[in-house]
Amino acid sequence: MPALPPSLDSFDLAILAILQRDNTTPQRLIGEAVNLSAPAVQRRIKRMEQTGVIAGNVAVIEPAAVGQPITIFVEVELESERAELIDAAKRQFSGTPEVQQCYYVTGEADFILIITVADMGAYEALTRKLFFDSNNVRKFRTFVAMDRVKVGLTVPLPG
Amino acid sequence: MPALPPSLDSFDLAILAILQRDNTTPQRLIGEAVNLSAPAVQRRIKRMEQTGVIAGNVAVIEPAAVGQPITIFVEVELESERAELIDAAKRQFSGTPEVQQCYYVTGEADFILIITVADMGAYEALTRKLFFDSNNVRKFRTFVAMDRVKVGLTVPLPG
DNA sequence: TCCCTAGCGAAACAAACTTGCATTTGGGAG
DNA sequence: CTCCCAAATGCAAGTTTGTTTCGCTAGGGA
Repeated sequence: MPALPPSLDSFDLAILAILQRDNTTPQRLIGEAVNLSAPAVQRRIKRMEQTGVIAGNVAVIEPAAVGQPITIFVEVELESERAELIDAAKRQFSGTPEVQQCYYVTGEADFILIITVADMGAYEALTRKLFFDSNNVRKFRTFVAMDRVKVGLTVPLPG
Repeated sequence: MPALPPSLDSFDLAILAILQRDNTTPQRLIGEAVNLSAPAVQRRIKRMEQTGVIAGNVAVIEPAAVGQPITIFVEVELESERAELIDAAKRQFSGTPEVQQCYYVTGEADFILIITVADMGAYEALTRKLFFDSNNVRKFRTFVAMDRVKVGLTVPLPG
């Protein structure tokens, strides 16, 4: 639960820039980089975590190293866009582990999915489960990633 | 530089499952969860970082909290697919901070981009810079995200 | 059988995080 | 203009966590 409109100053932004690159950086080093004491840095981080500016702290795993070398994009178009069916789709996609990311979009498609699988057989099985067994998917277009050129959740920061 | 073929056992996978959800979890707690001592956990984490299984440790920032509330997908189709021009495109996309993710794909498009911007004006300016000023973009299709249903870099783990 | 490597746990150690407290700073209200 | 309050800081403990050391225990070859 984000608390309130958090207003970030240049210290906060500088701290975020460091943390979204490497959140194991000691507060002491962050402090030196932004000209603040370690406790001050720590209090700001804590506040940003509580207000939801920092949504999480995670290790990034190389998919290929854990047997999921294939990344696939799917544009999904639904038959019906009734709110109830949209929500059902959101829930199903969210609950599927292979669906790494899911966005509800405007334009010629309704959803865009980023999927991680071990091989094309696994993808084929997944399409059956997600799209053919659903009675609400009109069509879907598949793009297989040949190169994950740039991957991350890094956000451009002002300043 | 990934060292060598790292073979992960069930301990490693259990540790990864925890870290990709919250990498601030103390090693002591991880140890309790997987039935290992804290030093053993720490050695395994270190090894996976050195071999590239763990690609990074990052804080996830809420884009809306830092003035980048709009997420946009772009399918980019190039005029020419000469290797040299592909590489040039990869470099330009990678070097653009607003391009959060960039994938080189098969199918009806050559690239898929995920872009983060403050408003549609910023997106319009970015399209000019990335697509119109480039002489190698045949066309591009834009999808604006209305809902970031599921966002992350979480990978499904075997076991 | 012997040795050798890899991995473990317990404990000692070092580093980082966290908290309490006094101080400073920047605004309003009187 | 002065006073007072709220917010944020730095410093210095105190606590937790991370890291290293060490001796031990398998598990494989030679």
